Amino acid sequence: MSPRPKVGLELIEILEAGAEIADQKGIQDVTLANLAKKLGIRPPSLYNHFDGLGGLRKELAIYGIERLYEVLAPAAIGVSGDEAVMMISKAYVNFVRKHPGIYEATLMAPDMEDEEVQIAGSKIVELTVRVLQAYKLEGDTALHAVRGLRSILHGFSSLEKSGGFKMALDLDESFEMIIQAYINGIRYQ
Amino acid sequence: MSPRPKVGLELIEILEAGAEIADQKGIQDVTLANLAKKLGIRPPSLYNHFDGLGGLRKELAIYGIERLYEVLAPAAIGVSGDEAVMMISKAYVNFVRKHPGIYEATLMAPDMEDEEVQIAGSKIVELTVRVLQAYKLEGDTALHAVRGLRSILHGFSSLEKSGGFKMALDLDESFEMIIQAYINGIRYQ
DNA sequence: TTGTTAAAACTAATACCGTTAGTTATAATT
DNA sequence: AATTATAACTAACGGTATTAGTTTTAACAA
Repeated sequence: MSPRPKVGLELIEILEAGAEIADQKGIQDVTLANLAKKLGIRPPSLYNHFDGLGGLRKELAIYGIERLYEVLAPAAIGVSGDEAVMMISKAYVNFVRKHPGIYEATLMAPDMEDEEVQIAGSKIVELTVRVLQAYKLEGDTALHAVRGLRSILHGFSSLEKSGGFKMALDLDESFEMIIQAYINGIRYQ
Repeated sequence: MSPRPKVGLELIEILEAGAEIADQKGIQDVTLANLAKKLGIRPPSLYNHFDGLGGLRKELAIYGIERLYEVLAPAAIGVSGDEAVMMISKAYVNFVRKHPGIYEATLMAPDMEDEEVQIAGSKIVELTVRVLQAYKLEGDTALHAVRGLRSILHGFSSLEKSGGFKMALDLDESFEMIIQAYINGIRYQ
């Protein structure tokens, strides 16, 4: 009633292999064929672990969101206010710089409304809400502010990743200035 | 020395057909097979107009950036300062809401460093620079500020499009508050 | 008017992908 | 030692982009 396979792959190993392909060669190279080759099995065998390519994308999205959360959470420890916002913001862009493929996978779930995906994402939202509580925003303002920070972080990261910022201008300087401007704007909302 | 084909498709017609597929069924349905079917020709015939799927993506990206610029440019006419920033910002998100597929195509060029793609995008950057000149930002600050506004616009739009904002909270209210906060933050930079 | 030429269509074939169906081997439990 | 559930496998199908080679079309030149 509790069997064992020839190879006995665990889902986490598969996701780590997929994440490695994504970071090294880009998310478009995360195919069932490439993944199976890396794992030393045949493509159809992967269907024992998830429901096809769509299923893989969903699992990989959750995996990526959790990895991102693990980086963000410690960044906000022991600091508060502007400093806390700046710390998690820098942690966010550094994660995308280090793991562009995993971050891309984060946004490639077939259905972002999926409950498991939402649950993983809500942890990041809640973390951001806590960090922004220092500004004592009233009512829905705090939630709007969270959306704003997420927009900046995601927008900056993905534009940087895809080469959207062409000009010879220091990216870290841009980022710090942008975050600081947004913080200042929120405080006097 | 100047021939004519049976059908005589022009590149612009092909791109419009591709844009229609992208907006109606999603960018993943913009395949050479679907595009050829819609145009009433065979897939290999498309190679007479662009260099394969990669070439189509590049052309479609430029097409999309130009359509976006055409919407942004008039939005900033006759207004200045905060109002101008708010106008082009709203024009941006409304474009993405109306043409999600075309906007997605904007970011799917195989090489964002490509000169033609860069030229198309630089027009939007220059437009934004002009709008932000009202704030008399000194030195590189203006360029950093442009990056910030682009980050917000792109981040908000793509998160909204992909269902990243789950909570039952008015999206337009969020957007206006975010832009206003950023503007305020920039002014007192 | 006729012949040439270049563009843009076509057919045929290949390789790769995801997917399904059905089968086999493994290893823990009974 | 027999059972059983898991996870591997092979084989086959349909869809995809792509290449090679061919044919049709229509403008230009003679």
